[in-house]
Order: sequence, then C-alpha cells, then structure tokens
Amino acid sequence: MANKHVQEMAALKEHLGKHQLKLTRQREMILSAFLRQEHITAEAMYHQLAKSDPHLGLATIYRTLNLFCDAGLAQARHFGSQTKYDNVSHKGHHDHLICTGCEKIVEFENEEIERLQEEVAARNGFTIKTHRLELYGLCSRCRH
Amino acid sequence: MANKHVQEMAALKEHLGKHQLKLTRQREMILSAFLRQEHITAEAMYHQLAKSDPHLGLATIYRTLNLFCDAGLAQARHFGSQTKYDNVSHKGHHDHLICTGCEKIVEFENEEIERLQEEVAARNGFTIKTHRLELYGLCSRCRH
DNA sequence: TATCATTTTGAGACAGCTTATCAATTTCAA
DNA sequence: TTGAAATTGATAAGCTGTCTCAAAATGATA
Repeated sequence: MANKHVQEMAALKEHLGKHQLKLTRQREMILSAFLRQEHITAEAMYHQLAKSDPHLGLATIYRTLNLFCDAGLAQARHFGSQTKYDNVSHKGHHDHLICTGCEKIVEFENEEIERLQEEVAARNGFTIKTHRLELYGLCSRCRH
Repeated sequence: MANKHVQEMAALKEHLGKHQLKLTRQREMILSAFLRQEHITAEAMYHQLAKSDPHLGLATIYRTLNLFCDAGLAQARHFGSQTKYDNVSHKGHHDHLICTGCEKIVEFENEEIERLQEEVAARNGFTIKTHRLELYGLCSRCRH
C-alpha cells in the first residue's frame, strides 16, 4: 500500500514544496485513506480513521481535505448540508438518475453530454472545474 | 398581481389539498414574492418581506420555501454554506453555470443536452420529470 | 546529529445557516 | 359558529465547518 499511490503522493509533495508546507504523518495517513474512496465526507473519514488513530482531530481532516482541493487531488461538492470530497484521480465521473418513486439511484456517464457542457462553458467564458447532473423521474417499475 | 400567478397558485392549492395542509396569508404572500424572483435565499426573502410584514418569521420563510419544493414549484440548490431556492416556473427550464470565485450565475439552455438526457433515461427505463444541471468553475474574470 | 524558526496539530470555542420546539393563533370542514 | 388540526413567530437548539492557541512536529541549516 505504501507505494500504491505514488503519483498522488508526488503531486501532494510538489504542492507542499511550492507553498512552504510540511509533510506530516497525518497528511500521509489522510491521503492514503482518501485515495481509497471515490468520494467521502470529512465526518465519515473522521470515524473511519479513528480506528487507526483515535487522536486525529476533525479539524485536521477538514484542513487536509481542503489542502487536497488546493493541490488538485480532491474536489469539494456541496450535497444537501454536507460537503463531499471527490477523489479526482478516480476516473469514473458519474451522474445520477434518480427515481422519485422508490429513490433508486442509477449512475451513468455520457461523454457527449460532458463535451457539450464544455462547449457551453467555453461559450460563456467559463472554465469548468466540476459539475453536477441529476435526472429525476420514475423508473420502469414505479411508472405503473 | 392577484391573478398573475394563477397557475402556480393552483399547483400550490392542489399540493395543500393532497396533504391536509392549509392555505395561509403567509403562504400566499411568500408565493407571490417568490414567483417574482428567479432564485433567492431565505434570508434575502426575509429582508425583502420585512417591509410589508415586519412580523413574518424567518422560520416561516424556510418552512414555506421547503413546502414549495415539495409542491414542485421550487428547487433548492446548495451553494457554499447557503441554500438558494430556484423558481422552477421562471421562463421555462434553465441550467446554471456557476462561478466559484465570485458566485456569479449564468443561465443557459441546451436542447442537445436535454435530448441526450432523455436518451440516457430511456436506455435505463426512466421517464424524466425534471432535472438539474450545474456547471461549477471560474468565469473569465476570476480566472486571473 | 543538534538546533530552532516555522508549520501543524488537537481540542474546543465559535460562527453561519437551517430546523425543532411550543404556546398562541389561524384555518376550514362540519 | 364551533373545534380539531395545522400554522405561526420567537427563539432555542443542531449541524457543519472554521478559528484559536498552546503544544508538538517538521525540516532546513549548521
């Protein structure tokens, strides 16, 4: 596991170096745990890491996840009242198809839609960092 | 103004009827004010309505805007630490391009994207009722 | 390896936004 | 008109995330 996320570790070190920040045991630990997830909240990570280090503070998790955002390793996303941190290196970005009947959620990806999004953004002078697409409706079972 | 938003008023009444809820002076007032906006926060509406009714409580605004969401008249959007309530009936449907630097919001419509969404939904056996598409990034001004 | 200025941490206080509580008031069906 | 049920307003409480600061860790330098 130590040499599993070499690339991301290197990216973090580069960011730290550029900003006079230091590599700490906590940052390594949090990065390692973060890279195993697709997306996670600070709170969830807090509980998860409490097992291996009961003294790791919640504030440190927040600080570190925000650091990862600055370093380009994570992306924050506001979901309801919570913030989810997405693992950018996890290639499969996906959108959601949500059934308002049974609350089933189907994930999907559509490159054509993503391409058109870029187009719209460019036309308006925007550079997209992230996006969110949710389709609400009824699944075949609930339609009856 | 009284007969300006007849359709939305009817939709609200239908929802109220279906759920044993009551039509109150406050709900009428808030609906009327809400429909004049494209999107607004509860706090902003609180200040705006304070002029005509200084005793209208903030909690009532929140409750009522959430009621509008249930009734399908509004859609909540979480941005940063605030929640913005979008007027769904406002000039058809539109999606958002949101600058994470200055919080500027640009609206857009793209038929091709909508068509592809239908396609994705159909492929998964879904019938779309509504959707939400938000692109987050930096506008040209904030990129520098 | 030892030194030490600088950064980071952990714990809890704090702040901003939203919801819960509850007595008083309003609605609306009968 | 009456009365059960829902709603309101004021505020307390809750939740998520950030700030504070003394103590600890880091890492550049000698």
